[in-house]
Amino acid sequence: MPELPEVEVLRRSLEPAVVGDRIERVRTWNRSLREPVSRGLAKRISGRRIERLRRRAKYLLIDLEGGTTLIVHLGMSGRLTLVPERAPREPHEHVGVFLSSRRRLRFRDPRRFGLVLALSTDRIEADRHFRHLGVEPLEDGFDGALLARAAHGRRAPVKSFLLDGRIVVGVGNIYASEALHLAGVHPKRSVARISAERWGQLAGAVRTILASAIEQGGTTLNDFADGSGAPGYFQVALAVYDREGEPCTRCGAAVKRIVQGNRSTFYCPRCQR
DNA sequence: CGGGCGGCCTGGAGGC
DNA sequence: TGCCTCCAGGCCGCCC
Repeated sequence: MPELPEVEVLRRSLEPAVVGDRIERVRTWNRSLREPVSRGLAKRISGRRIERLRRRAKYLLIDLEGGTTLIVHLGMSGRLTLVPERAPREPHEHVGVFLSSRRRLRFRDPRRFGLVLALSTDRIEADRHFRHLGVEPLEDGFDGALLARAAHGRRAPVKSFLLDGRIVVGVGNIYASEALHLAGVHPKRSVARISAERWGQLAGAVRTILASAIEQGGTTLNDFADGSGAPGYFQVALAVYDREGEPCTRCGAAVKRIVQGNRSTFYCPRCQR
């Protein structure tokens, strides 16, 4: 699941398949996700044509005609796939969005950390889920200067800083470790002790890692799949993530695993200082 | 206020 | 085989 690249891969795979289709009805089998699925959801989106798919941070935005947007967040274990209308309900399938093309968008999420909601398209940015989100790392405006500015007056370890969605969005636990490795920065280094030049390298590394993960179809460690069910292949390119004790792909030193903020961090003790 | 931590859930992996 | 513990890619809210 799903950091920025996985959500972007999902968006790209679904968009050509569903734009122009119409939502006929919505079936909710289980409302208890991270937040309860609104009882008004079905009424709000039924009958509307799908105009466009966008992504903001790790949220998939399905813009519908009439200024409404259906929003899906995959949490840790969510999947959104396009299946035939009458495909049997799978375990942990909580919401089905039935389309006029006789297919349905199936939202499945065993751990139920995901989210399904509808908002007015023009009020998304002001909504509490989006209001505090930082910059998109693959768009203009994300660079070393921005990171350096955001780090001013802080002392957090750089790994935690990269995971803070108020600064930059979409970078989760896998890609934070990978970007730090590519930039040669130790995950525990305080953001107060990173030079302007290093911030530039780190911003570049974040972009490079995310872009190549998208090209490879995302990372499938356990169960990520795009809208058609196809897995990603970036896991074979992972330099440090989930490779404790294995040789660093650059220098051969054994990859280390530490815990920061209750999450695993992987790094190369020789390449990252 | 920044920063660290626990909690939300279920399933799979690995140890005994 | 079965039972137990630990761990998982996100995010929020509580606490100091």
